[in-house]
Amino acid sequence: MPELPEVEMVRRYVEERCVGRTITKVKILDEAILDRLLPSQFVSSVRCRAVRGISRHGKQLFLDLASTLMTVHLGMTGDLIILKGRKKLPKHARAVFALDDGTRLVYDDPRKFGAIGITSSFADFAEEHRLGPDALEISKKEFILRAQKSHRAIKSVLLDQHIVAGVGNLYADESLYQSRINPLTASDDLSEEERGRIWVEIRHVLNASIDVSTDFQELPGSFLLHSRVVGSPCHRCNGLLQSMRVGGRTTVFCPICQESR
DNA sequence: GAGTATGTTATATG
DNA sequence: GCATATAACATACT
Repeated sequence: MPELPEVEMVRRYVEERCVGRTITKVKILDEAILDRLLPSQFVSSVRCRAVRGISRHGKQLFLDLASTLMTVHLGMTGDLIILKGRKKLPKHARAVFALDDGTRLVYDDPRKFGAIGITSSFADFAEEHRLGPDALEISKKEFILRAQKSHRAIKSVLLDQHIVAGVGNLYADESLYQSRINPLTASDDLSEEERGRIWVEIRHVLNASIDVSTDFQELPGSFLLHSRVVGSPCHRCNGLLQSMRVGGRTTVFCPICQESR
């Protein structure tokens, strides 16, 4: 499911349906998704609490339960869905929160890479996980500065949540494609102009995806995400899209307009 | 069966 | 200790 735009869609979905509701019952179906705490500890800190709001930082969600924050990370395959009435749970439901309007908020996650937990404040959580600034909040100046501090491939830098939070594999590729920069370029070898261009494209790409509710088919053909298929023609030149491994992740790019150096 | 998957982090290495 | 690279986690799908 989730990079920043997908997580933002989930945030809006939950905000619309759960804010103002009270959690009446909690059922943990698989305690492996709890972030270093026992089901009993978790349940006692969220049960009977009203949901005051939901915020997002990078790919991380925070449900404001007044005296505590419930943290939700969707991992690779996590999702939050609201069930009305007696509908049956999805196959990989890991936690169920009954709400006072009769609906149920369900955390579903086949691969169980996600995590649910509690924290006292966003600052504590960000500190503990050393999260960088949110990709849509970070200033151009700050991004340029942070990206200059690493000698790693720029692709790996974009994926590093400690540097900037929210960009994942697909949007990193898209941002570099739009910037016409080779993913292997050492981050500190990029000019200030190039790093600035990447900052612009990250915002452009994330916002464009949110604008189409992360339906890639709705993105213009000039987006890699519209048809991210190796061997298909680059929208800008005669090149054919290629893939390679960067930092252990599959990376799709155009070898012509994202020439290496 | 092999390979791959929108993520994070513990562990290894230099 | 630091920066970086890689393995591991669990499941589904091609």
